[in-house]
Amino acid sequence: MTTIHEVAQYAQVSIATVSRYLNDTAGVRPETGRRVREAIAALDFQPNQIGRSLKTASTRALGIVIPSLENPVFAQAVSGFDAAARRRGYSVMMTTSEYDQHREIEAVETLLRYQVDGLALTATRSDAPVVRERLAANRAPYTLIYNEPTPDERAVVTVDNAAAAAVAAEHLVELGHRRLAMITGRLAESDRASRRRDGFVGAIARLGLPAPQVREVDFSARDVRPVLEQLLGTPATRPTALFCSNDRLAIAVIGAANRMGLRVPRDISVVGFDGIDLAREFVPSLTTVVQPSYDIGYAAAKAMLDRRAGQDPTMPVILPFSLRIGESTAPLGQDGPTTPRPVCPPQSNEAML
Amino acid sequence: MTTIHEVAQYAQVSIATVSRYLNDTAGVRPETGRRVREAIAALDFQPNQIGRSLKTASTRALGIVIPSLENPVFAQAVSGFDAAARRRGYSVMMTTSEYDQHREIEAVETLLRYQVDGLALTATRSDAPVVRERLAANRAPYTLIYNEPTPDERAVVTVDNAAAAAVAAEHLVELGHRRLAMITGRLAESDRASRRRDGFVGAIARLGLPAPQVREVDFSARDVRPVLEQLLGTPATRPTALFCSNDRLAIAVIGAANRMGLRVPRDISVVGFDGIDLAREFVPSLTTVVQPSYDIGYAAAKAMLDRRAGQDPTMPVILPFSLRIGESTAPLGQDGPTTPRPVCPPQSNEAML
DNA sequence: GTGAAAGCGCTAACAC
DNA sequence: GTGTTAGCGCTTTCAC
Repeated sequence: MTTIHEVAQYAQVSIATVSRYLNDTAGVRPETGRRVREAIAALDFQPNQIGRSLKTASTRALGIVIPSLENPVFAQAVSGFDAAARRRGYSVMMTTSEYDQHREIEAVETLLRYQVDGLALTATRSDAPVVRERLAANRAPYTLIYNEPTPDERAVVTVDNAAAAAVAAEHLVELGHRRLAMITGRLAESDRASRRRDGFVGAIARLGLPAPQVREVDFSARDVRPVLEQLLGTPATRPTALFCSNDRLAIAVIGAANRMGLRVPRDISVVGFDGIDLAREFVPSLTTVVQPSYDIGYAAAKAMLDRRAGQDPTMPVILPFSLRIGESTAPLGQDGPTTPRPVCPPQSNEAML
Repeated sequence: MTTIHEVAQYAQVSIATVSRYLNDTAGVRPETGRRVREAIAALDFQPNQIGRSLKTASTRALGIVIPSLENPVFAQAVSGFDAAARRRGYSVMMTTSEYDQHREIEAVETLLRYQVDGLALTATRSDAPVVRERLAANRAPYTLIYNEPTPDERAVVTVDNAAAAAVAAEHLVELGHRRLAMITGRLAESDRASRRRDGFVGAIARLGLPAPQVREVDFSARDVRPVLEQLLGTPATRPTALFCSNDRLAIAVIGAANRMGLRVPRDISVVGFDGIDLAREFVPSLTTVVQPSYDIGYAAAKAMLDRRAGQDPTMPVILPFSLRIGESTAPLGQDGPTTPRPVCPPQSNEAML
């Protein structure tokens, strides 16, 4: 590896001058600059960021810990995070926690050992104290993403999950549905899911309708069919519309319904949550609450970088969601759009709230 | 930040002893070890990886550059890469090139500046010399992932794209289709797509059938409808089956077909490439050539880490693909599985080749 | 078994 | 405008 020392030697200057040239601090005489430039080119020199980091106590790297990359929601968030970091000349270290609390702590500690200048994290539950202590004790700014803001927590970028779930409920009720139900991932493992449940149940109560049944399924459940059969088993209490705590679940539910001989939305309406891209292309296209995942990642990186620059005090950032109306919901007793479907792009259905 | 120095002071030992304790090199007397352990706990000390890296010339970090995280294929590869790295105590730095050659080079240079101990990259085209030079000039091992092996390139983890595309062609022909076509992303921007085209066209030629039409679409094409209309416009030459160079495209194509009033597979069969998870849940579920994306990422990290350990010389790693038969393909003139669909899990249709 | 000291590659005072 | 030098946090000889 070529070092700054060799460059200095080749260019017949001191290493300080090379450093000044590289960082554009203090004036380097044009002629000297040229010699340094030639030396760098000749030796194919790239400054060692490790040496630089040790001295400056800044790695110009940001860390991000998410539950999983297999969920497009988080992949998109990382995408936005990377874009925002890159824009300001930062790099990103990333790892996944696999929805495991131990792994989550371990991941945070690892990234902190690498001296990242900021750290974004989707905690299993934002009220779990362990991780937050680790984070708070550290010099680096951190931001919780997707997590529910807690009263004492000011560093968080998310959407209002309760309000968003309420909108899903209202949409279904407007379509005439009265018996609703929710299928959700494990509530204990996700404060987001809990809040969505609360918002959904609360909205239905406010509308004076009977409380919805809520069914938890394992997050990785490949087969939601048993849950669905149980839910739809009793004709008297059979729901006519389902709210799913995320899009993957909603898609799995529609698939299972199909295999059970049910048609969506004719026999049952389904609403998802997340707004993943592919859900648009589904048949039927999914009605879903869209959260701006790319923006969440982007805002998290931006917030931490701004904070470093000492701009303003930390505040929770609550990003807007929207309801994207697709073909998986229809008025009670109707079969939704007929085939062939409308030609208009589904985007135009998007309603900003 | 607490340093090793403070720990040493607190424990009344030298920093060398603390270092020995941390790295478990040389024997530290149990009693001394206890004091150090207490000091570490009391001060909440975490070793600074930057200092460590500078001294040892190893960051214990791996880098990965992929075109985009929005494509589940690459997200899964990163997931596997992260898992393999983590297993051996390595961390990962990640960034995306957004299918841009300049950005690709920049990304590689950035990660190299961070002194990553290995670098995985999906190059736009593996035969583009620029990046490979950069990589070859460096001390760190690298691996191309997804890219087509070139004669002189030994560090690559991928599948046999040509053979895989041929299997797609054979599947369609077996079903009785004779007029085939392919819709692909920009060939100039992806050596994978080029190879798949070659494999598809070649297989059809070998089978003695008329050459398929091949249409390129922009990678980000939200609307493939015009292409589809053009392709299906002439009844005499109208293909009865389509091969798409990736699953997202295939899904978009099925969506567009639906909106045009066509039914898949009744009116036209569609085969994808990639094997993304959600494609299973689609209605109709997608017939697709599955590449083991997680394994590709995993193998890439593992290969570089093994190589560091000086095990064996670099060899191209060609991972097996498989054809997953879904509901989007059917015998010519038939409407595929009837509704309701079979109850058996789609996994059981998977044929290992 | 433990300590003293050199030095990894770089930046930033401080001299001149 | 440029050189000299100290030192960031750590590991690793080399002594003892």
